[in-house]
Amino acid sequence: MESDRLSATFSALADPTRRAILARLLLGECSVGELAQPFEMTMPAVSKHLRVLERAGLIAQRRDAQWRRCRIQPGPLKEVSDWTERYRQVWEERLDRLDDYVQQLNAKERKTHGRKQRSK
Amino acid sequence: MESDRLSATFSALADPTRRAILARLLLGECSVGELAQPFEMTMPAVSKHLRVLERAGLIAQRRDAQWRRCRIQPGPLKEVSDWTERYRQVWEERLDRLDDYVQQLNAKERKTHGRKQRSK
DNA sequence: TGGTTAATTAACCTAATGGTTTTATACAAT
DNA sequence: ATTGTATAAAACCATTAGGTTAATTAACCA
Repeated sequence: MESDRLSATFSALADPTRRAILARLLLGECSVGELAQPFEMTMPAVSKHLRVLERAGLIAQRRDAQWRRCRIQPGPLKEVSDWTERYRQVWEERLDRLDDYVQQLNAKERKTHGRKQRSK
Repeated sequence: MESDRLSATFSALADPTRRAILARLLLGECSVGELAQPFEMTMPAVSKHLRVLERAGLIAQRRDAQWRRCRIQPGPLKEVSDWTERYRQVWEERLDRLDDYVQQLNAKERKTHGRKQRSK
């Protein structure tokens, strides 16, 4: 099992069913039965998915009469966002470099026009 | 195996070794041996982690003489960022509601001062 | 008190993950 | 040509993940 929280979070998010559950919970609190309804799997399977989300801190449950209402929890989502932010430079920088590369190509084209190009 | 790309990405990120590798690659391109050096595991294990990152599109490898240089790739990181953004409201809204709650408590405190409080 | 509804837990199965050791490949250096 | 170095692939193993069915718990209803 995942030792650290961020691993548990990413692991929980690495399943389309669980991401769909989170998307549903974005619309508001919801019972387990309502959450299960769109899926072609048994209740225990959904229940297990909820346990995974809960253990990662992505959702919380409360009892309401015979139902368990689930709601989304902010903490781990924020942590994912923060982690990802540290890589923002990767995709922004990359686009810059693509610009540079295009400009280099253009410059080279002007200088070496008609000369043999270094292959690959 | 993960059907969709986002699942493959989250799954690849759900391991501290692989996240450490990405963090290292943030500093620049790097050979497999250099990547492996900080870890207490065999080269084939690291090689497998690289395969997981590569299949998710998070890194790319190129041959350079006897080495394989790895570099980080922007696409999937951007996708994670975009996915996460749709949940930003969750943690911002939540903080707002915490504000509301605190204000409610204060209001109540003024009104019911000296009365019996609901336990817990 | 007994039955129904909502959900979880237990027990089980199969496939995937993360590691190992051993074998193979590709290039460099001599 | 041979040896060394960098890395991957194959075969294997233990654990985890995601599903199932069957049994259990908890609350409401009558």
